[in-house]
Amino acid sequence: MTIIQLKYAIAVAEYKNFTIAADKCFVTQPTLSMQIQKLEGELDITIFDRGKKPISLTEIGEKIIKQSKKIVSESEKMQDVVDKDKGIIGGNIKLGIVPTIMPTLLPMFLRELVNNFPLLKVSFFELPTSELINKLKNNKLDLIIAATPLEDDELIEKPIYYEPFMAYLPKTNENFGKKEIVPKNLYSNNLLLLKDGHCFRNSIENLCFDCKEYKGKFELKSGSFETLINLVDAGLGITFLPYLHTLRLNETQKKMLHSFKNPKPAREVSLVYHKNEVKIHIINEIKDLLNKVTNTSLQFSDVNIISPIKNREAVQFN
Amino acid sequence: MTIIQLKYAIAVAEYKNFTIAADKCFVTQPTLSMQIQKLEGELDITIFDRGKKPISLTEIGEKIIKQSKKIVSESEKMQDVVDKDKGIIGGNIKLGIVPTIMPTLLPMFLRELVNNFPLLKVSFFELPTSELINKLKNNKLDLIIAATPLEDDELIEKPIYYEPFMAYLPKTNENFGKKEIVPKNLYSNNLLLLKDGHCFRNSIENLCFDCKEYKGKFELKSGSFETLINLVDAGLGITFLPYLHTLRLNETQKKMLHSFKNPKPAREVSLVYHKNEVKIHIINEIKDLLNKVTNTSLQFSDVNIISPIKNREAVQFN
DNA sequence: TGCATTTAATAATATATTCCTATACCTTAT
DNA sequence: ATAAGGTATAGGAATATATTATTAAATGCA
Repeated sequence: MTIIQLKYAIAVAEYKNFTIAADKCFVTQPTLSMQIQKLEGELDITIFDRGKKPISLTEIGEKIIKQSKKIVSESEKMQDVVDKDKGIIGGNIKLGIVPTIMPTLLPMFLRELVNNFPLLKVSFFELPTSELINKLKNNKLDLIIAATPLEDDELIEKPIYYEPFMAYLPKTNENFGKKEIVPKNLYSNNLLLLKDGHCFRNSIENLCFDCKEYKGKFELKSGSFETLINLVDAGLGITFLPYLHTLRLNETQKKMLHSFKNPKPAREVSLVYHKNEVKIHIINEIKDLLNKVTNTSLQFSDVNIISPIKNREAVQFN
Repeated sequence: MTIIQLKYAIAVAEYKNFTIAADKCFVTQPTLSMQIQKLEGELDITIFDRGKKPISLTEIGEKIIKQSKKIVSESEKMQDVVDKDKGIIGGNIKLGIVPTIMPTLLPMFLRELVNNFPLLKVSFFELPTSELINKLKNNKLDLIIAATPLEDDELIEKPIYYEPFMAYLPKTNENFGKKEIVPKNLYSNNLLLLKDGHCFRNSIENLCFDCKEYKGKFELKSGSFETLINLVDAGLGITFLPYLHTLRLNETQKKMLHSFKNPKPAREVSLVYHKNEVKIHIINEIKDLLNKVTNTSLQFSDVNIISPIKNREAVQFN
C-alpha cells in the first residue's frame, strides 16, 4: 500500500471514472487500473463495482476511501510541519467566501494579506455556502469565510466578527425615522430579499421565523443588495442589509437606515476549515490578521445570532 | 514521500543507529541511508544529526518523526478497517499485563479468549507498568492491562473492574479478627510490601500517604505475594493483598484476611491502549469479553480508588 | 437485436526506483 | 596514529511503475 495508490483510489471514487481520474492524477488510465488492482489485491477486497456504469463504491470501498483520505491528509500535513518550522507562510491557499461577505470584507484585508505574506498565493472563490462546504470537504478549498454556525462536525469554525442587520426603509414607511426598531414593527411590510441559495436570505427568514404575518409576503428578487436598495428607493418594499454593506451608501441613503434595538439581530461571520487541519499554521496566520482588521471596525456585543441554516432559532450572544 | 520511508525514519529515530534500524526493517543499511536521504531531500530538511555518535534527531526531525508516526499508524488502521468489515477477529495481538494482575486475571479469561477468537494469536508480556507504557507508545504492544489511572494523555483507559485491598494479619496482631478495619488501625505495624517498581506497592504507599507513622517502617522485601504471605505467617509483619489474590488461599490463611470498611481502598484495573486506536475492533472485543468475565465475579461498589502512581491522592468511586 | 460509443482490463515494453554488494569515508576511543 | 564502529557512495540486479497499443465489456440508441 502506497500513498500514491490511495490518492488514485480517492480520485476514482470522486470522479467515478478511471479515465477522468487518471487525467486528474496526471497518469494514464492503465496505471490507475493496475495500481488500484494492486491495492485491492493487497487488502483482499474490491473497492469499486465495475460491473455497471458509472462505477460505484462497494460498501467496504466506502470505508477504504474514508480511511485513505485520513492517511493522505495526514501525509499532506508533513509539508505543513516543515513549512511551519521554517517560518514560511507560503504556497497556495484556496479561500472561498460567500457572495454577501466577499465585496465588503475582501477590501478590508487583502492589501494587508499581500503585504504580510509575500510568499503566499491566495486564490479567491465566491460561492454559496453549500458549495463552499462541499469543496472544503473534498479538499478543493483550504479555507472558507461564511456565516455560521454551520452545524457540521467535520468542520471547525473560528468566529471573526458579528455583523448586525440594518433595516433599510423608504421615507413613506410608517417606521421611518424611528430609533430602536424591533423586527415585529416591520411585519406588515413587503420584505425584499436576495434570491434563494444566499445564506443571508436564510438568516432573514430565520429572523422572521415566528411571524406568520410574513408568510407569503417574501418576494424573491435579486442576487445583489444593489438591486434591493434600488427597489426600496422606488418604494416597492423594505429590506435588510448587513452592517458592512451600509458603509458605502450615499448620504441620502444613509438616512433610510434604521438599526435594531439590542440585542440586535446579527450574523456571525467565521473562518471555517476542515478538522483535518491541513495547512493549519497558515490558517492561523490568516485568522490573526482578520481578527486584527475586524477588531478595530467591528465592535458589537449584545447581539442575537441568526443562523444561516434554514429553520433555525436565534442564539443570544454577549 | 512513501510510507516505507517514514517507517525507516521511525526505526532510525528509535534505535539511533542506521545499521540496527536496517536490521529491524529487514533491509540493508545503505537502503536506509538512501531512502532517508531522499526523504530529507524532498522535504528539504535534515532529520538526523549524523555528525556525532550516537545519531540524534534534529529539532525539526523530532516533529517529522512525530508526524510520521501519525501517518504510519493511520496507514496500519487500513487493515483494521478491512478485518472489521470481514468480521475477522484475527492476526496477532500483543497484550502486556502487570505482574500483580497477570496470575489471577489471566486464568479467568484465557480459555474463553481462545475459544471465542480461534483466529486470534495473543502474545502475553508480564512487565511493570512503566515498561508497558513505553512499549505501548512505541507500538511494541497493542494493549495493556494495568492499575489505573495512569494520567497519560496519549493513552485511553477502559476500566474493567475494581479490586479491593484486603489486610492479611497474623493471629498475634492486635486487630486480628476485627471486622471493619480502616487503614489507620494498622499504622503501628510493620508493613511488608512488594519491591519497588510494582504498581501495587505504589498504591499501598498512596493509601498510607498521610500517615507519618508509617514512614520508615516500610520494608521492601519481595517480588511476589507468596513470599509476603509466608513472612506474615512467620509473624514478621502484616501485608495487603488484592482481592483476587486471596481467593486461592487455604482455609487457615483465609481466616487471617480482613476486609476494610467502606469505602474500601481498591485499585482500578483497566484495559489501556494508545489513542491512535490501531486494532480498535479487536480491542473492543477483548474488552467486552473481559467485562463479561469480571462482571460475574467482581461486583464491588463504594470503593476508594488508590492511584498506582507515586504520591497521588485517592478518588472516591460509587 | 445490432452497431457505435464509451470505458476498463490486459499485454508488451520502456522507464524509474529500490535494494543489494562492495567499498570508501568519517567519527570516536585508545 | 590506528583500530573499531558505523554511515555514505557507486554500480549493477531486481522490482515496481508507467506508457502505448489493443482487447473486452458495458451502455445507449437505432
